[in-house]
Amino acid sequence: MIAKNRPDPRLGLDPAVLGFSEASRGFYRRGTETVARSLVGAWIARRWRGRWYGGRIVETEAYLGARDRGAHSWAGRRTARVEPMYADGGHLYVFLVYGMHHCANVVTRREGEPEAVLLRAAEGPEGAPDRLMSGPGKLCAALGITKAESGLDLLGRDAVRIFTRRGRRPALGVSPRIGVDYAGEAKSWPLRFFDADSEAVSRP
DNA sequence: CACATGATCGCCT
DNA sequence: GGCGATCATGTGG
Repeated sequence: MIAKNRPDPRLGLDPAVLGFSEASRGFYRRGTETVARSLVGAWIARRWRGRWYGGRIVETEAYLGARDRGAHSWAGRRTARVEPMYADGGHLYVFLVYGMHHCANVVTRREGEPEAVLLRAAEGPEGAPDRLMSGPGKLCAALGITKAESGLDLLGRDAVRIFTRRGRRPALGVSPRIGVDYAGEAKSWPLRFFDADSEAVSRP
């Protein structure tokens, strides 16, 4: 039996090889929409048993805290599950949906400002299946990210990190968010961002 | 291709 | 007690 938090071996690659370097605290403390845009093209990496696994992020969604009916922190909701959203920018918030899939978020802004960016899709290194991470649940499954990783500091010595790279930025597509039909006005807010040229973007 | 459905359970009401 | 920041599979046109 394969451990649930074991990354897919086909995603093994050290991001330094590709010229990526670790994002700073300041990167995450910016406005949530800005961070969501900047994360398209960044590298999400998982350290497991001394090796790196990861992929290039191709789709994100911004969740704007208390004023956003689509966010778990809507109207200031603050429960044990959502608590990591209230941490300083650069922490990880992971939750379980539909009783079986995990979703990973990058917390933005400052401590006490519960906003975050959902990582919806990524493409793996050369040789990995095209659509292995083409959705938030699949991304977590492939990297072995579960609730056990919720609350981790992306800048600490913890096992999940994000790397960025200078240079050409992907052409961005923008749309309303997926799966928030219940969110009233916020349902139509254009807060989903994706690499317009990637095959690994989710298709609902 | 466009729906429709079942799986499965923690979280919030 | 209801339902969700999802996914894979099945049906029918």
